[in-house]
Amino acid sequence: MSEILKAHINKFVTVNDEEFEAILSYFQFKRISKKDNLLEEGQICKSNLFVLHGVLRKFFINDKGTEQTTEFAIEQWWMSDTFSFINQSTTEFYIQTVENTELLYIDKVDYEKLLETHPVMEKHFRCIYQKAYAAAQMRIKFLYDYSREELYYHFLKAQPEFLQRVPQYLIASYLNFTPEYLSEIRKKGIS
Amino acid sequence: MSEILKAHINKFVTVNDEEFEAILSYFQFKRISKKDNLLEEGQICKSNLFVLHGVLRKFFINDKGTEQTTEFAIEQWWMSDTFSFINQSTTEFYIQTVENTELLYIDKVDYEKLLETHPVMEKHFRCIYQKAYAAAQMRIKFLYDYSREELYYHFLKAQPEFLQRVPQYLIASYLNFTPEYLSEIRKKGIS
DNA sequence: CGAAAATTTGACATGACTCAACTGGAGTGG
DNA sequence: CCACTCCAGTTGAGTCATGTCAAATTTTCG
Repeated sequence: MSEILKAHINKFVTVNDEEFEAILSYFQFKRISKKDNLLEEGQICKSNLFVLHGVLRKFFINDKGTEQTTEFAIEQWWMSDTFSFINQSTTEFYIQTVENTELLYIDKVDYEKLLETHPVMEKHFRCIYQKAYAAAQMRIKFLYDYSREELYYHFLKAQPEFLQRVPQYLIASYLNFTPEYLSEIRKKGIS
Repeated sequence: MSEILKAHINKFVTVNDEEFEAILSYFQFKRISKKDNLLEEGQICKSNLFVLHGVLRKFFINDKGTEQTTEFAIEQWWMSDTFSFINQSTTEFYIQTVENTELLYIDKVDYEKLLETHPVMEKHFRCIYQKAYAAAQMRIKFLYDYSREELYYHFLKAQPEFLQRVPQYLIASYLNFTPEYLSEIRKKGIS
Protein backbone atom coordinates (compact mmCIF):
# COMPACT_ATOMS: atom_id res chain seq x y z
CA MET A 1 0.00 0.00 0.00
CA SER A 2 2.37 2.66 1.23
CA GLU A 3 4.96 1.01 -1.04
CA ILE A 4 3.51 3.21 -3.74
CA LEU A 5 4.52 6.37 -1.90
CA LYS A 6 7.92 4.91 -1.15
CA ALA A 7 8.57 4.11 -4.79
CA HIS A 8 7.37 7.57 -5.72
CA ILE A 9 9.69 9.33 -3.29
CA ASN A 10 12.64 7.23 -4.36
CA LYS A 11 12.31 8.51 -7.89
CA PHE A 12 13.97 11.77 -6.95
CA VAL A 13 15.74 11.13 -3.65
CA THR A 14 16.96 8.18 -1.61
CA VAL A 15 15.38 7.24 1.69
CA ASN A 16 15.95 4.01 3.56
CA ASP A 17 13.18 1.98 5.20
CA GLU A 18 13.63 3.55 8.58
CA GLU A 19 13.48 7.10 7.31
CA PHE A 20 10.54 6.25 5.10
CA GLU A 21 8.58 4.99 8.10
CA ALA A 22 9.24 8.28 9.83
CA ILE A 23 8.12 10.20 6.75
CA LEU A 24 5.04 8.06 6.34
CA SER A 25 3.95 8.82 9.88
CA TYR A 26 3.10 12.36 8.79
CA PHE A 27 0.54 11.04 6.32
CA GLN A 28 -2.96 9.75 6.85
CA PHE A 29 -4.86 7.19 4.86
CA LYS A 30 -8.34 7.53 3.39
CA ARG A 31 -10.65 5.42 1.29
CA ILE A 32 -13.50 7.25 -0.45
CA SER A 33 -16.19 6.11 -2.83
CA LYS A 34 -17.03 7.43 -6.29
CA LYS A 35 -18.30 10.98 -6.67
CA ASP A 36 -17.48 12.04 -3.14
CA ASN A 37 -16.03 15.47 -2.57
CA LEU A 38 -12.70 15.85 -0.84
CA LEU A 39 -12.76 19.61 -1.17
CA GLU A 40 -15.55 22.09 -1.84
CA GLU A 41 -15.71 25.71 -2.93
CA GLY A 42 -15.34 28.10 0.00
CA GLN A 43 -13.35 25.69 2.11
CA ILE A 44 -9.63 25.87 2.80
CA CYS A 45 -7.57 23.21 1.10
CA LYS A 46 -6.14 21.71 4.26
CA SER A 47 -4.25 18.81 2.74
CA ASN A 48 -2.19 17.67 -0.18
CA LEU A 49 -3.50 14.40 -1.60
CA PHE A 50 -1.49 11.54 -3.03
CA VAL A 51 -3.44 8.96 -5.02
CA LEU A 52 -2.70 5.31 -4.32
CA HIS A 53 -5.53 3.81 -6.36
CA GLY A 54 -8.33 5.49 -8.25
CA VAL A 55 -8.97 8.75 -10.04
CA LEU A 56 -9.59 12.29 -8.81
CA ARG A 57 -10.64 15.37 -10.66
CA LYS A 58 -10.55 19.04 -9.78
CA PHE A 59 -13.23 21.38 -11.10
CA PHE A 60 -14.91 24.70 -10.48
CA ILE A 61 -18.41 25.89 -11.22
CA ASN A 62 -18.62 28.77 -13.68
CA ASP A 63 -21.24 31.55 -13.74
CA LYS A 64 -23.49 29.46 -15.98
CA GLY A 65 -23.49 26.78 -13.32
CA THR A 66 -21.43 24.33 -15.39
CA GLU A 67 -18.71 22.21 -13.83
CA GLN A 68 -15.36 22.93 -15.47
CA THR A 69 -12.77 20.22 -14.91
CA THR A 70 -9.21 21.54 -14.87
CA GLU A 71 -7.22 18.54 -13.70
CA PHE A 72 -7.25 14.78 -13.25
CA ALA A 73 -5.06 12.73 -10.94
CA ILE A 74 -4.42 9.00 -11.06
CA GLU A 75 -2.05 6.67 -9.22
CA GLN A 76 1.10 8.38 -7.95
CA TRP A 77 -0.12 11.89 -8.66
CA TRP A 78 -0.47 14.67 -6.17
CA MET A 79 -3.64 16.70 -6.07
CA SER A 80 -4.55 19.89 -4.26
CA ASP A 81 -5.50 23.46 -4.89
CA THR A 82 -1.91 24.53 -4.44
CA PHE A 83 -2.79 28.19 -4.05
CA SER A 84 -5.32 27.53 -1.31
CA PHE A 85 -3.02 24.96 0.30
CA ILE A 86 0.05 27.17 0.60
CA ASN A 87 -1.82 30.32 1.59
CA GLN A 88 -4.56 28.57 3.54
CA SER A 89 -7.04 30.79 1.69
CA THR A 90 -10.49 29.77 0.57
CA THR A 91 -10.69 27.76 -2.62
CA GLU A 92 -12.84 28.12 -5.71
CA PHE A 93 -12.41 24.45 -6.54
CA TYR A 94 -13.97 21.11 -5.83
CA ILE A 95 -11.92 17.93 -5.67
CA GLN A 96 -13.99 14.84 -6.36
CA THR A 97 -13.43 11.14 -6.89
CA VAL A 98 -14.17 9.74 -10.36
CA GLU A 99 -13.79 6.17 -9.09
CA ASN A 100 -13.55 4.62 -5.65
CA THR A 101 -10.21 5.87 -4.48
CA GLU A 102 -7.57 5.20 -1.87
CA LEU A 103 -5.19 7.95 -0.99
CA LEU A 104 -2.65 9.28 1.43
CA TYR A 105 -2.87 12.88 2.51
CA ILE A 106 -0.79 15.27 4.51
CA ASP A 107 -2.12 18.35 6.30
CA LYS A 108 -0.45 21.72 5.92
CA VAL A 109 1.05 21.76 9.44
CA ASP A 110 2.37 18.24 9.05
CA TYR A 111 3.74 19.11 5.63
CA GLU A 112 5.76 21.90 7.19
CA LYS A 113 6.92 19.74 10.06
CA LEU A 114 7.91 17.02 7.61
CA LEU A 115 10.00 19.47 5.59
CA GLU A 116 11.75 20.67 8.73
CA THR A 117 12.52 17.27 10.15
CA HIS A 118 13.37 15.60 6.82
CA PRO A 119 15.31 18.00 4.60
CA VAL A 120 15.45 15.30 1.96
CA MET A 121 11.76 16.08 1.41
CA GLU A 122 12.67 19.65 0.47
CA LYS A 123 14.48 18.19 -2.47
CA HIS A 124 11.68 15.77 -3.20
CA PHE A 125 9.07 18.49 -3.35
CA ARG A 126 11.40 20.86 -5.17
CA CYS A 127 11.64 18.22 -7.90
CA ILE A 128 7.91 17.53 -7.85
CA TYR A 129 6.91 21.17 -8.12
CA GLN A 130 9.59 21.92 -10.67
CA LYS A 131 8.26 19.14 -12.86
CA ALA A 132 4.65 20.13 -12.25
CA TYR A 133 5.45 23.72 -13.18
CA ALA A 134 7.20 22.63 -16.35
CA ALA A 135 4.14 20.57 -17.27
CA ALA A 136 1.84 23.50 -16.51
CA GLN A 137 3.89 25.77 -18.77
CA MET A 138 3.58 23.25 -21.59
CA ARG A 139 -0.12 22.92 -20.97
CA ILE A 140 -0.56 26.67 -21.17
CA LYS A 141 1.31 26.58 -24.46
CA PHE A 142 -1.11 23.97 -25.81
CA LEU A 143 -4.08 26.03 -24.71
CA TYR A 144 -2.65 28.92 -26.71
CA ASP A 145 -1.58 26.89 -29.69
CA TYR A 146 -4.26 24.31 -30.34
CA SER A 147 -7.86 24.52 -31.49
CA ARG A 148 -10.38 22.53 -29.48
CA GLU A 149 -10.19 19.73 -32.00
CA GLU A 150 -6.41 19.63 -31.83
CA LEU A 151 -6.57 19.64 -28.04
CA TYR A 152 -8.73 16.54 -28.23
CA TYR A 153 -6.34 14.64 -30.48
CA HIS A 154 -3.39 15.74 -28.43
CA PHE A 155 -5.11 14.51 -25.29
CA LEU A 156 -5.88 11.14 -26.91
CA LYS A 157 -2.25 10.69 -27.78
CA ALA A 158 -0.74 12.01 -24.57
CA GLN A 159 -3.12 10.50 -22.00
CA PRO A 160 -4.87 7.49 -23.53
CA GLU A 161 -5.18 5.89 -20.07
CA PHE A 162 -7.85 8.41 -19.14
CA LEU A 163 -10.14 7.43 -22.00
CA GLN A 164 -10.88 4.10 -20.37
CA ARG A 165 -11.39 5.48 -16.93
CA VAL A 166 -13.12 8.80 -17.41
CA PRO A 167 -16.53 9.37 -19.02
CA GLN A 168 -16.74 11.47 -22.18
CA TYR A 169 -18.53 14.38 -20.61
CA LEU A 170 -15.69 14.83 -18.14
CA ILE A 171 -13.16 14.75 -20.94
CA ALA A 172 -15.19 17.39 -22.77
CA SER A 173 -15.21 19.41 -19.57
CA TYR A 174 -11.45 19.00 -19.16
CA LEU A 175 -10.82 20.06 -22.75
CA ASN A 176 -13.06 23.05 -22.15
CA PHE A 177 -15.75 22.30 -24.65
CA THR A 178 -19.32 21.07 -24.72
CA PRO A 179 -20.25 17.37 -24.84
CA GLU A 180 -22.11 18.16 -28.07
CA TYR A 181 -19.01 19.45 -29.75
CA LEU A 182 -16.92 16.51 -28.58
CA SER A 183 -19.56 14.26 -30.06
CA GLU A 184 -19.25 16.06 -33.39
CA ILE A 185 -15.48 15.70 -33.43
CA ARG A 186 -15.65 12.01 -32.67
CA LYS A 187 -18.11 11.44 -35.46
CA LYS A 188 -15.82 13.20 -37.89
CA GLY A 189 -12.84 11.20 -36.65
CA ILE A 190 -14.42 7.80 -37.21
CA SER A 191 -15.25 8.30 -40.87
CA MET B 1 22.97 45.17 -8.08
CA SER B 2 23.12 41.65 -6.68
CA GLU B 3 21.29 43.07 -3.67
CA ILE B 4 18.15 42.36 -5.66
CA LEU B 5 18.88 38.64 -5.73
CA LYS B 6 19.80 38.68 -2.07
CA ALA B 7 16.53 40.33 -1.10
CA HIS B 8 14.69 37.85 -3.28
CA ILE B 9 16.31 34.82 -1.69
CA ASN B 10 15.71 36.13 1.79
CA LYS B 11 11.99 36.17 1.17
CA PHE B 12 11.81 32.43 1.71
CA VAL B 13 15.02 31.45 3.50
CA THR B 14 17.74 33.13 5.53
CA VAL B 15 21.28 33.43 4.23
CA ASN B 16 23.99 35.61 5.75
CA ASP B 17 26.35 37.77 3.70
CA GLU B 18 29.05 35.18 3.54
CA GLU B 19 26.80 32.41 2.32
CA PHE B 20 25.16 34.74 -0.14
CA GLU B 21 28.52 35.56 -1.71
CA ALA B 22 29.14 31.85 -2.15
CA ILE B 23 25.71 31.41 -3.72
CA LEU B 24 26.17 34.40 -5.97
CA SER B 25 29.40 32.96 -7.34
CA TYR B 26 27.35 30.36 -9.22
CA PHE B 27 25.59 33.10 -11.18
CA GLN B 28 26.72 35.17 -14.13
CA PHE B 29 25.71 38.68 -15.10
CA LYS B 30 24.46 39.85 -18.47
CA ARG B 31 23.26 43.12 -19.99
CA ILE B 32 21.24 42.88 -23.20
CA SER B 33 19.52 45.46 -25.34
CA LYS B 34 15.90 45.61 -26.46
CA LYS B 35 14.55 42.89 -28.76
CA ASP B 36 17.53 40.60 -28.39
CA ASN B 37 16.95 36.88 -28.08
CA LEU B 38 18.24 35.00 -25.07
CA LEU B 39 16.82 31.70 -26.29
CA GLU B 40 15.61 30.52 -29.69
CA GLU B 41 13.53 27.62 -30.92
CA GLY B 42 15.55 24.46 -31.40
CA GLN B 43 18.15 25.38 -28.80
CA ILE B 44 18.49 23.89 -25.35
CA CYS B 45 17.52 26.18 -22.50
CA LYS B 46 20.87 26.13 -20.78
CA SER B 47 20.17 28.63 -18.05
CA ASN B 48 17.60 29.94 -15.66
CA LEU B 49 17.32 33.74 -15.86
CA PHE B 50 16.67 36.15 -13.01
CA VAL B 51 15.67 39.67 -14.03
CA LEU B 52 17.39 42.54 -12.20
CA HIS B 53 16.09 45.39 -14.38
CA GLY B 54 14.00 45.30 -17.52
CA VAL B 55 11.36 43.09 -19.09
CA LEU B 56 11.51 39.72 -20.81
CA ARG B 57 8.91 37.81 -22.71
CA LYS B 58 8.64 34.20 -23.78
CA PHE B 59 6.88 33.30 -27.02
CA PHE B 60 6.59 30.62 -29.65
CA ILE B 61 5.77 30.83 -33.33
CA ASN B 62 2.59 29.04 -34.35
CA ASP B 63 1.89 27.35 -37.69
CA LYS B 64 0.54 30.58 -39.14
CA GLY B 65 3.87 32.21 -38.38
CA THR B 66 2.48 34.43 -35.62
CA GLU B 67 4.40 35.05 -32.41
CA GLN B 68 2.39 33.89 -29.40
CA THR B 69 3.55 35.39 -26.12
CA THR B 70 2.94 33.10 -23.14
CA GLU B 71 4.82 34.85 -20.35
CA PHE B 72 6.37 38.12 -19.25
CA ALA B 73 9.03 38.58 -16.58
CA ILE B 74 9.99 41.79 -14.81
CA GLU B 75 12.27 42.61 -11.88
CA GLN B 76 12.76 39.72 -9.44
CA TRP B 77 11.12 37.15 -11.67
CA TRP B 78 12.67 33.97 -12.94
CA MET B 79 12.37 33.07 -16.58
CA SER B 80 13.21 29.92 -18.47
CA ASP B 81 11.60 27.16 -20.47
CA THR B 82 11.46 24.97 -17.39
CA PHE B 83 10.81 21.81 -19.37
CA SER B 84 13.78 22.34 -21.64
CA PHE B 85 15.91 23.47 -18.70
CA ILE B 86 15.33 20.45 -16.48
CA ASN B 87 15.46 17.86 -19.26
CA GLN B 88 18.02 19.67 -21.38
CA SER B 89 15.78 18.99 -24.36
CA THR B 90 15.26 21.32 -27.31
CA THR B 91 12.85 24.18 -26.79
CA GLU B 92 9.96 25.45 -28.87
CA PHE B 93 10.23 28.88 -27.30
CA TYR B 94 12.01 32.15 -27.77
CA ILE B 95 12.96 34.36 -24.84
CA GLN B 96 13.38 37.98 -25.86
CA THR B 97 13.94 41.33 -24.16
CA VAL B 98 11.12 43.86 -24.34
CA GLU B 99 13.37 46.59 -22.90
CA ASN B 100 17.10 46.87 -22.29
CA THR B 101 17.59 44.36 -19.52
CA GLU B 102 20.10 43.36 -16.87
CA LEU B 103 19.95 39.89 -15.48
CA LEU B 104 21.68 37.17 -13.55
CA TYR B 105 21.62 33.66 -14.90
CA ILE B 106 22.66 30.24 -13.71
CA ASP B 107 23.53 27.31 -15.98
CA LYS B 108 22.06 23.87 -15.41
CA VAL B 109 25.29 22.30 -14.10
CA ASP B 110 25.88 25.20 -11.74
CA TYR B 111 22.27 25.04 -10.63
CA GLU B 112 22.78 21.43 -9.60
CA LYS B 113 26.07 22.16 -7.90
CA LEU B 114 24.48 25.05 -6.06
CA LEU B 115 21.70 22.83 -4.78
CA GLU B 116 24.19 20.25 -3.57
CA THR B 117 26.50 22.65 -1.82
CA HIS B 118 23.78 24.91 -0.40
CA PRO B 119 20.81 22.86 0.76
CA VAL B 120 19.10 26.06 1.79
CA MET B 121 18.61 26.64 -1.93
CA GLU B 122 16.57 23.44 -2.16
CA LYS B 123 14.09 25.11 0.11
CA HIS B 124 14.32 28.37 -1.79
CA PHE B 125 13.54 26.74 -5.13
CA ARG B 126 10.94 24.46 -3.59
CA CYS B 127 9.13 27.61 -2.46
CA ILE B 128 9.64 29.36 -5.81
CA TYR B 129 8.35 26.45 -7.87
CA GLN B 130 5.51 25.76 -5.48
CA LYS B 131 4.38 29.34 -5.84
CA ALA B 132 4.91 29.35 -9.58
CA TYR B 133 2.90 26.16 -9.90
CA ALA B 134 0.08 27.60 -7.82
CA ALA B 135 0.05 30.66 -10.07
CA ALA B 136 0.04 28.48 -13.18
CA GLN B 137 -2.95 26.52 -11.87
CA MET B 138 -4.82 29.75 -11.30
CA ARG B 139 -3.88 30.97 -14.74
CA ILE B 140 -5.18 27.78 -16.31
CA LYS B 141 -8.41 28.31 -14.41
CA PHE B 142 -8.73 31.81 -15.86
CA LEU B 143 -8.10 30.50 -19.36
CA TYR B 144 -10.98 28.08 -18.82
CA ASP B 145 -13.28 30.51 -17.09
CA TYR B 146 -12.94 33.86 -18.83
CA SER B 147 -13.87 35.10 -22.27
CA ARG B 148 -11.20 37.03 -24.15
CA GLU B 149 -12.77 40.27 -22.98
CA GLU B 150 -12.80 39.16 -19.37
CA LEU B 151 -9.18 38.04 -19.66
CA TYR B 152 -8.30 41.55 -20.75
CA TYR B 153 -10.02 43.23 -17.81
CA HIS B 154 -8.59 40.71 -15.41
CA PHE B 155 -5.13 41.40 -16.78
CA LEU B 156 -5.62 45.16 -16.43
CA LYS B 157 -6.54 44.75 -12.82
CA ALA B 158 -3.99 42.12 -11.87
CA GLN B 159 -0.94 43.41 -13.77
CA PRO B 160 -1.38 47.12 -14.44
CA GLU B 161 2.41 47.62 -14.35
CA PHE B 162 2.73 45.85 -17.70
CA LEU B 163 0.44 48.30 -19.47
CA GLN B 164 3.03 51.06 -19.21
CA ARG B 165 5.95 48.90 -20.21
CA VAL B 166 4.61 46.58 -22.88
CA PRO B 167 3.13 47.62 -26.25
CA GLN B 168 -0.50 46.76 -26.99
CA TYR B 169 0.23 44.19 -29.64
CA LEU B 170 2.28 42.16 -27.16
CA ILE B 171 -0.53 42.33 -24.65
CA ALA B 172 -2.92 41.10 -27.33
CA SER B 173 -0.48 38.30 -28.07
CA TYR B 174 -0.22 37.40 -24.38
CA LEU B 175 -3.99 37.34 -24.01
CA ASN B 176 -4.15 35.14 -27.08
CA PHE B 177 -6.12 37.40 -29.32
CA THR B 178 -5.60 39.62 -32.32
CA PRO B 179 -4.57 43.28 -32.05
CA GLU B 180 -7.77 44.10 -33.96
CA TYR B 181 -9.95 42.46 -31.38
CA LEU B 182 -8.11 44.15 -28.52
CA SER B 183 -8.73 47.43 -30.28
CA GLU B 184 -12.44 46.66 -30.42
CA ILE B 185 -12.59 45.84 -26.72
CA ARG B 186 -10.77 49.03 -25.76
CA LYS B 187 -13.13 51.13 -27.85
CA LYS B 188 -16.09 49.56 -26.12
CA GLY B 189 -14.51 50.12 -22.73
CA ILE B 190 -13.94 53.84 -23.17
CA SER B 191 -17.55 54.74 -23.99
C1' DC C 1 -37.41 -3.62 -16.64
C1' DG C 2 -37.53 1.22 -15.95
C1' DA C 3 -35.53 5.59 -14.70
C1' DA C 4 -31.79 8.40 -14.83
C1' DA C 5 -27.61 9.61 -16.94
C1' DA C 6 -24.71 9.97 -20.98
C1' DT C 7 -24.28 10.70 -25.77
C1' DT C 8 -25.76 12.11 -30.30
C1' DT C 9 -28.20 14.99 -33.78
C1' DG C 10 -29.61 19.14 -35.95
C1' DA C 11 -31.00 24.15 -36.33
C1' DC C 12 -29.52 28.35 -35.17
C1' DA C 13 -26.58 32.01 -32.76
C1' DT C 14 -22.28 34.43 -31.71
C1' DG C 15 -17.56 35.53 -30.16
C1' DA C 16 -13.55 36.09 -32.14
C1' DC C 17 -10.67 35.81 -36.36
C1' DT C 18 -9.15 37.22 -41.19
C1' DC C 19 -8.05 40.40 -44.42
C1' DA C 20 -7.58 44.73 -46.38
C1' DA C 21 -7.49 49.46 -45.92
C1' DC C 22 -6.86 53.60 -43.29
C1' DT C 23 -4.86 56.81 -39.50
C1' DG C 24 -1.51 58.66 -36.66
C1' DG C 25 2.81 59.09 -34.39
C1' DA C 26 7.91 58.21 -34.04
C1' DG C 27 12.15 57.96 -36.13
C1' DT C 28 15.41 58.94 -39.78
C1' DG C 29 17.89 61.16 -43.30
C1' DG C 30 18.58 64.93 -46.29
C1' DC D 1 12.84 71.16 -39.85
C1' DC D 2 10.44 69.07 -43.44
C1' DA D 3 9.33 64.85 -46.06
C1' DC D 4 9.20 60.06 -45.97
C1' DT D 5 8.84 55.72 -44.14
C1' DC D 6 7.50 52.45 -41.00
C1' DC D 7 5.12 50.43 -37.50
C1' DA D 8 1.39 50.40 -34.02
C1' DG D 9 -3.21 50.86 -33.64
C1' DT D 10 -8.03 51.29 -35.55
C1' DT D 11 -12.16 50.33 -38.52
C1' DG D 12 -15.28 47.57 -41.02
C1' DA D 13 -17.04 43.59 -43.83
C1' DG D 14 -17.27 38.91 -44.18
C1' DT D 15 -16.43 34.21 -42.21
C1' DC D 16 -15.75 30.18 -39.26
C1' DA D 17 -15.18 27.53 -35.10
C1' DT D 18 -17.61 26.53 -31.40
C1' DG D 19 -21.54 27.35 -28.33
C1' DT D 20 -26.69 27.07 -27.22
C1' DC D 21 -30.84 24.86 -26.93
C1' DA D 22 -34.13 21.27 -27.59
C1' DA D 23 -35.07 16.75 -28.73
C1' DA D 24 -33.96 11.99 -29.88
C1' DT D 25 -31.32 7.98 -28.82
C1' DT D 26 -28.39 4.98 -26.29
C1' DT D 27 -26.25 3.30 -22.17
C1' DT D 28 -25.93 2.42 -17.34
C1' DC D 29 -27.37 0.50 -13.31
C1' DG D 30 -30.46 -0.05 -9.36
